[in-house]
Amino acid sequence: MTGVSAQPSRDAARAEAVDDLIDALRLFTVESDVFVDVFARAHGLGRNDLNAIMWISQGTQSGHPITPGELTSRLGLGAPAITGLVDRLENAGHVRRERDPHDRRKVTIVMQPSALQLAIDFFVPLGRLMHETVADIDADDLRRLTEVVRRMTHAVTVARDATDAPATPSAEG
Amino acid sequence: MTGVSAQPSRDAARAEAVDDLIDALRLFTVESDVFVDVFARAHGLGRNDLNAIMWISQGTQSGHPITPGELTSRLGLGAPAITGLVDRLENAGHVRRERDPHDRRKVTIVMQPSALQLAIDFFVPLGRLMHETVADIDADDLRRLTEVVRRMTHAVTVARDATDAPATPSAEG
DNA sequence: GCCGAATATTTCATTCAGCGAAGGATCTGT
DNA sequence: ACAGATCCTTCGCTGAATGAAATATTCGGC
Repeated sequence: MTGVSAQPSRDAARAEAVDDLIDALRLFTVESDVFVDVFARAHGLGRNDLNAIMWISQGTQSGHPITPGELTSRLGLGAPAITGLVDRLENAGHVRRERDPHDRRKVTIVMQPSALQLAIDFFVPLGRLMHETVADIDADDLRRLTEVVRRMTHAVTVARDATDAPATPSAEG
Repeated sequence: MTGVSAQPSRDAARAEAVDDLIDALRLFTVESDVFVDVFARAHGLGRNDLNAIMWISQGTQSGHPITPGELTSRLGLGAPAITGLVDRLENAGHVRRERDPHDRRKVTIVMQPSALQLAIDFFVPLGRLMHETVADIDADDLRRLTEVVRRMTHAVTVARDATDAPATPSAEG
């Protein structure tokens, strides 16, 4: 299937390099997950609450405020969980609900300053550490890595969709 | 720390490259987190249960079986949560408790075949997708990128420890 | 060899996030 | 205006994680 079978050791070496990269990314994900949890807990929030703030922040700053329904698919939770989540954030003063004037069924979630501050507190120290960590890496290498990570992210979403709906080849609609 | 201040645009470009990389890694983490949750739920487990299986798998295969106490720090949960977690996995037949003969206070957690199968089901399809995704990337590039990801992981753990224990200046030697 | 401190895991009662089912409000098509 | 679909919320419940206390085992002093 490889097309060229005259270089087995080279293929094997590349496969091992890919496996190492996958393992490194997996470890990064696990450690990041723990970090998010620790940070969220230190600020009286849950893991999903903090991730929700990230999405809400991105939505607000891009001029396209997010709705509970979108959060539902972003976080992979059920609708009632999102209601409770937004209740918690609103109760803590981090966000505010607003009715969409065009579609009064929909609710837009707008960030409050404290949520922005929370996002800053989360990102800035970690970002500084990361910048220092790769200070000696060539910029082109960094760009190549970014591209690879984006592709890997795409692979994850594909695998997730395949797991989420494994037995719906063409119907379901 | 830059030493050279005569190339501001080059520094700015590199900083932007780093920021892009950080953003890509963040998105990768978020999507991976959702994927883990979806996969775990599809197999009747929770997020932490699956992550625990990963650590237990690694411990068992490295000939150094993990203990509940180690899982406590690996997953960032409390000790009682680990007891319940191992209870669930043991009840589902995925792991088995064994007392450490040298230190009979300790309990070692050993994998059962079903847990190995679960880990395989999780990794193999995703791994195949990822291998295909980076099929056109040079092996040397991949190795350099892996090193960067490992450093980033280290940065995350440092940031986590700083958040976890922000007021212990002289302790941990 | 025995007693008390320290370590590792478990049990107990409680809290809280998330799910499924049902409900209320609003938009769309006719 | 009415029926159906869509979006969000409320209600009752399951289950995972927590802090405090209990149990079992090892280590140090005498």
